[in-house]
Amino acid sequence: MARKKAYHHGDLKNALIEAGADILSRDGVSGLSLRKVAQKAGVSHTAPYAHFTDKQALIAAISTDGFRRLYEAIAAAAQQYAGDPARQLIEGAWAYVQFAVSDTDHFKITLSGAVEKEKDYPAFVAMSQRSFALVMQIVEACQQARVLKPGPSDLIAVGVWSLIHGFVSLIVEDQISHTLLDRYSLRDLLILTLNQIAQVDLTPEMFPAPDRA
Amino acid sequence: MARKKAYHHGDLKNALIEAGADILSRDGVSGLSLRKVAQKAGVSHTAPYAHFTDKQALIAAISTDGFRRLYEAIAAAAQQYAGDPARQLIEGAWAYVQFAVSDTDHFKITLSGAVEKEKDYPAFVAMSQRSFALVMQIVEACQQARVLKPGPSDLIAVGVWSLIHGFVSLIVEDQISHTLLDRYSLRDLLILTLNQIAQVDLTPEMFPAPDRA
DNA sequence: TGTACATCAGTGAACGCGCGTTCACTGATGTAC
DNA sequence: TGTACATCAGTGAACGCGCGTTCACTGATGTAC
Repeated sequence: MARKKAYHHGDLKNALIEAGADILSRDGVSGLSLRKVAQKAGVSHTAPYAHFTDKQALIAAISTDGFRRLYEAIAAAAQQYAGDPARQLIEGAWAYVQFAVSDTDHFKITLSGAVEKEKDYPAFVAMSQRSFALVMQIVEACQQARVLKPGPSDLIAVGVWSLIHGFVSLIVEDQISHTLLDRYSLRDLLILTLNQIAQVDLTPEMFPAPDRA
Repeated sequence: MARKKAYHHGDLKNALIEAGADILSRDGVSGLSLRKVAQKAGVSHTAPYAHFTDKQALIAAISTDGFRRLYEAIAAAAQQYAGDPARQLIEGAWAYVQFAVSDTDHFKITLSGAVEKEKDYPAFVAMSQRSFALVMQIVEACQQARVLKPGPSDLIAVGVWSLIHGFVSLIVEDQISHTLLDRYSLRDLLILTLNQIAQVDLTPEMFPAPDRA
């Protein structure tokens, strides 16, 4: 809406990135092709070359956009629960889960190495670092609140991110035992998993705080 | 060696699975094709159809083999350190890391959903469950030794596996900050990460116990 | 304001390629008598 | 032991397809005077 119409199409570059996300949700990672993305955006299949040097560059842009969405979802959760580090941890992780579950193939292309030479795509690397910095920020708040162990916050952040990323990946790959998924809701299972790395009991957070009369 | 030569080729089915692993290590997941696998095994590109109904079935077999290798590496570690649950945890996790780092694309195809309809490949599902059962076994031993928190062992196992799987995935995708990788060896970083979920200090394990004089 | 020109986003034909899959076949092995 | 037949693993030509990329082009927009 806010974007000014440019030459012919308007902002084709971003339209292609959005079309890429659409294709991913419809046809998956293996169904993502330059030609389909162009068609989805309503241009000829060679038009993307005016904005991306090759397919890899388009994939890198789509992946960077995936990281941006993930970052923004976590940041929104962190902002909403500012001052409550335990809740920031839970809701940030929950945002991660939701992104992966609802945009599975966008999540996969972003975090499963479709970008082959990361170094060539500084915007992608920047988004990745920005996300890790956000995780570290939440982790530091949790450490101060004694929700997480003391220690170098980047090290603790690697543990926290590994736990969440592993959980989400296993969910997405359908590797979590169904007897567990029958027993717990996905959200409760996430909280019970986070609880294993926490220094305090997080399980009360499984239930929304009741209104005080 | 032990396998009896069959009709023409001999055990082509397994030869194709091994050839698949070779192709993965050379050309990666995106470079894996039926035709290359057949060529690598020294047969015409239609020969695989005598053993696999289609490409998906071959990929499922290669993935199942990947799970088998992973299982066996962890099982070997568990057996070597029988009676020392903390060490079983560390060395089992280390075996996981080593498999992923040395056979990256075999690891990826196995655990990053190349098998689209798992249900259609019961051998794959069986290997997956067998691996999870092994993790649970180690987790239970750790719980009895108070190395891990008490609680339902399948739930704790999900946490442990998530932590390890996430760590390994992030390493493989080059998402772990290089300042951390400069500070610690991969093995020490793994142990420091496991340490966050453990109820005892695992860090002494980072250094081989010195001989007592 | 009007004309001439430069820019450059987007077009469409064409390319060569590797792919998965089919099909009629070949030829080595195993089995029946 | 020898012949006739059945089995079936592996062959090779052929198919149609979607792909990434190139290239000469068109035509709308922006700029100079």
